[in-house]
Amino acid sequence: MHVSLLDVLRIKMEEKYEDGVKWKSLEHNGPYFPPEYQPLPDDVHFYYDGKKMKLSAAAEEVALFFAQMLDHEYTTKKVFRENFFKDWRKEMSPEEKSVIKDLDKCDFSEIHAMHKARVEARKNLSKEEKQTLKEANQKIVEEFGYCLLDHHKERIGNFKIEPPGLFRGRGEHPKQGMLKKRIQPEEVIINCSKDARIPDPPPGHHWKEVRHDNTVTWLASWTENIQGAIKYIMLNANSKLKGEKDWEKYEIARKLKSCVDDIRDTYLRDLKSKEMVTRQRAVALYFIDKLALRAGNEKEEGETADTVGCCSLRVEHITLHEQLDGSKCVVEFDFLGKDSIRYYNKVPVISKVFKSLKRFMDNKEPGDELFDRLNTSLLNKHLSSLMPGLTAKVFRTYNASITLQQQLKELTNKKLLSYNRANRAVAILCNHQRAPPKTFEQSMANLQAKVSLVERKKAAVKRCEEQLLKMEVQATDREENKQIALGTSKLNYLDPRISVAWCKNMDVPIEKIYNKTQREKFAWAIDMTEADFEF
DNA sequence: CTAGGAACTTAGGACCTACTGA
DNA sequence: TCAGTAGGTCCTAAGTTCCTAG
Repeated sequence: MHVSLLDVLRIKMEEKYEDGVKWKSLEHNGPYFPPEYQPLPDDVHFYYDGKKMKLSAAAEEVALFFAQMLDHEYTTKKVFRENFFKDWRKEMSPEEKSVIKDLDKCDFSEIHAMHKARVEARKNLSKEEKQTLKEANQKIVEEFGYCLLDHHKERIGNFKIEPPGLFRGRGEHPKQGMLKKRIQPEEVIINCSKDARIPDPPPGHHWKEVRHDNTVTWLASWTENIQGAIKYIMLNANSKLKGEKDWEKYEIARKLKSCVDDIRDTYLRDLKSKEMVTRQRAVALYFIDKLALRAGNEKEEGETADTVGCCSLRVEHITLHEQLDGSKCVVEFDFLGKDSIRYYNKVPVISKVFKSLKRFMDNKEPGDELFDRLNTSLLNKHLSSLMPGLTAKVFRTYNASITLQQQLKELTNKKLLSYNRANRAVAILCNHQRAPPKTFEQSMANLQAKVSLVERKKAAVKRCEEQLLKMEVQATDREENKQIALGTSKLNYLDPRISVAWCKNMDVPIEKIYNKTQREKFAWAIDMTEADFEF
């Protein structure tokens, strides 16, 4: 009987718990709430239209949020200011509301100066004061930062309720500047096991609900007021639960490795389909596979910044070039992706893809969807029929990891610059001998003499050279890294076992590759990986 | 099917700290 | 000794995916 990796996975998970159950027992102390608002000292004033004005606590708190951000460029943005002012007015008393009608007439400068002074003062605290502060923080971590999951003590990822403030968002976010409200215990749902001690709400308060749902991994949740999204308190990445999930993710990506050729054949064949949906799906898949684009869910207009992924690409985001820079069939991409990060790329594609794209763009406006018959759910449904567990994002994981493995193999060859040593080893093995040259003894002695003469200067030169080399490497590294964030891929896409195996093979200490946090997160991989691991 | 909700992963930026090189 | 930087941590926004109700 053939047992696939995924079957093994499923068996392993089932072994633990039946269907969807994530834990048997869960106990914790609830979330940590940010401190109450402290009103401004009496000598710090807000002015409206040049006149001193004492604000109510609620309005003052929001004014402080704005004053704190005054050095940031976005407090000058129209959308930000309008959203802020609208929300601020909601916090004002009727009297305040009747007076404060124009943000331009508001003078926050004293509040701003006070804030800057506070930041400065914090920076200038003595060593002892800083230590005291640190210990106080440590105390909070000890009390709220851990939970007991199936009787194992685990670190919680984000045990703090998000403090109130002004929403920024990324890119041209239509909701920037809106007030992100303070969360009360009455809005928080606690999740723990039935037999666990229910965490105490802050004095005088109660929880919204205490539930005992062991099919989810979160410990507490609340609904945030900007997008109406639910926020969760969950475990740290170094926890068993998260680690197993991570391992599972990479196993699915490895499974893709075994069938990616078939899948590629399939979508290349689908490019010729008479069905429009199928052709669009094939082109989208081609992009996702070749360019590691994200799936691209549709988003509600006006709720978020205008960003796209593969399925939500619009005609305006690509330009077709029959001929560009000596290549045929070039697609020029220019769009804002996740976090409003620009994706710009010129890619030669196969002619079938190129022709299909032309068709998709026929009779469309720039603002129209490129893949008008396609969405992520259709795409993922198709993918899961090709391989269980396969979704669009698996391609990113797979392509990232396989690329690392290939690159490491190539670099490895170069690194074994001791080609000559290898050659010699082979020669010894094969007994390829020769008689020592007659002049060997003398020439060696000569050399030795010269060596001791030049030694000193050489050492100096060597030091300089080493410095130079180091600087050159640094410069290259920095230049290449200018716009590249290595952390994200390391943390989310690269199967850690590739790196662990490489370290073992190359005799590189794992600390050179992973910092403490990363070692904790990837503890599962460090433990289980042999040098011969193949992704 | 479609929309919206829920749960979870992925992501960049702010801030903090330890190190380094002048 | 001190400023500047690199790297780590924290924070939470912004994605993906799955599920459910109509």
